Amino acid sequence: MENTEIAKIFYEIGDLLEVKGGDRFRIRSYRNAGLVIEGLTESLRRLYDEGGEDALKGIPKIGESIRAKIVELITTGRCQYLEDLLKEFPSGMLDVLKVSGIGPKKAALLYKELGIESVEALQKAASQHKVRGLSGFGELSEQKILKAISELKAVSARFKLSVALKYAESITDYIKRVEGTIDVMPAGSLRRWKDTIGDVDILVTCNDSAKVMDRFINYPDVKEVLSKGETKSTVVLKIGLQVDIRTLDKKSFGAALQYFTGSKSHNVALRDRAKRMGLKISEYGVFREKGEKWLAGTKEEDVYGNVGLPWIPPELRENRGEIEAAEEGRLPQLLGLSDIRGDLHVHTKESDGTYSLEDMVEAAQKKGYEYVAITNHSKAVGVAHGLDEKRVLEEFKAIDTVNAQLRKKGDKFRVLKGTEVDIRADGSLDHPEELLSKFECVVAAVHSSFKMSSADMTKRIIRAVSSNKVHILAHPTGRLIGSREPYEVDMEKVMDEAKRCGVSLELNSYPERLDLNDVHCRLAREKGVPVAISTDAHSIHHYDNIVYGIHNARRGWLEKKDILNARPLCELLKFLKKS
DNA sequence: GCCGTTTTCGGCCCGACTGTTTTCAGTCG
Repeated sequence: MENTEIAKIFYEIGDLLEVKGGDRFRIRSYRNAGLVIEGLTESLRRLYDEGGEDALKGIPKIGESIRAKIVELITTGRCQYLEDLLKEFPSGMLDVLKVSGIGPKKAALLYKELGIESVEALQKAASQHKVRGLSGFGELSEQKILKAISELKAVSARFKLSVALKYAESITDYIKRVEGTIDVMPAGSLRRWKDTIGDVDILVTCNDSAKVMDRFINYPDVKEVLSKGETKSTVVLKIGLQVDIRTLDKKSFGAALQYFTGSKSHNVALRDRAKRMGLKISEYGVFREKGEKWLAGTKEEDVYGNVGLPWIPPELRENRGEIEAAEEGRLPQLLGLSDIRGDLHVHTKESDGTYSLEDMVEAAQKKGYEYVAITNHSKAVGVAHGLDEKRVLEEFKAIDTVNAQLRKKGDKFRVLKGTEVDIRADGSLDHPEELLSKFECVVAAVHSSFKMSSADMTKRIIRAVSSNKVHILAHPTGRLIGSREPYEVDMEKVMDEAKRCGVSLELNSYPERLDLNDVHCRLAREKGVPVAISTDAHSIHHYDNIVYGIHNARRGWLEKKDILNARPLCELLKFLKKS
């Protein structure tokens, strides 16, 4: 049982306790525990295996009771407390709660009065007009319930960051055209550069809020208006993405930006801190709790400043220790775009890219890079027209020619001979050893047989990592956001082996991949494994995806020193030199 | 259920919008 699953159990306990009508702070405790567990970089199971229950002590929001439940879950795979709750309320209730507009109170009432214990039962009751008789429900409620159920699946999907970003930019431009608009800015998980986005939050400072609201709900891609108020409105776009807009006074812009950037967990911790200092933070500003005296709120820096903290970059705001780090003056000096000196995972049309070697080199130079590694697929990846030995040697000649031309022009830019060699199911590499030694940059990756047990996959990857031929392990978990789950693999073991063998782990910048994810990046940092932020470019335009990689790395607290391709060429070459 | 610059007891983040009410509870973020 892994962290995500354990966190889910605690969320379920929270939900069921809420339906039952338990103490709301106890409910919050279970949810807080879920939030904390989701954000941990280390596996609870592993901590417990290595150090027993004592190793679980000191994790914030995990006290005696919840710790005991974690141990129970790890050792037995079950949680008696949850099972007891499920005897009182069937598990279908958890689905009923997912219906928009139905919260714990209404779910409990529906169960008590009508015996509704599943979404299907709710749908039936609503269409037979049995719901409108209950107190607090009317005719309109029934219609809303039916609509919410029909949209349950579409709305629950999260969107890729790159998709949400495009809509956010478009809506921002659209709103800016309202006369008297001072500032329009997306906040929320988008501003934190989370890899997937649930909804888009846009903040506006303006002279005429009504005009902004009117224009907003008339944005061409709006499918439905969920709510429209004086300062806040919510719509759903045709693609299913929810967008919230909020108008504010200039005076509150910083406080609102802080508040709506989140995360929820970060904000709870920040407000908790404010409370302890006798202050109150809301989206309108920082106030002295007694007397409601406004202290700050125009600038985000001042919100943090008033609770004794330096400004915290949005990417770090997940309540994963950033507030403590800020307080102690040890926030990381996060990596920036200008720190990147080259790209170490690039394809040309020799395999499955769409541009020539010369085009890809020229485009890399235009990015201001010092080097690029050409890493076409090996022959096992047939669909990608992978290279056999003969074609590899031809490519070497072509690269030599390009490098010679560069030198002739006095250009210090360097093209490295690389490969993205396939890691076969047994962990062997898809090029002969002798050939592998001739590459300057060997990137290895899994492209098939994804459905292995964690033990087998871990063994397979570790064999490749410890082969003494590999420099970089590419897209280490193989996930494709929204379409393919990561394969089962013990990343901690892989990282320990990578550290031992001097192998770097890739952060693949493709918006569909972002693999390593943020938590894994953080783990790599803690273990001292260098990360290569690559684009896996198959076209000259893909180099621009580096921004996704950089922000994802920032979410993992990575600094310039942690990044392989932030090193100048001479130092990179030292790293790539293997015996 | 968790936690401590207000505390081992008594607190625990804050506000907008909606629908069903007739002044507000419930939901959501």
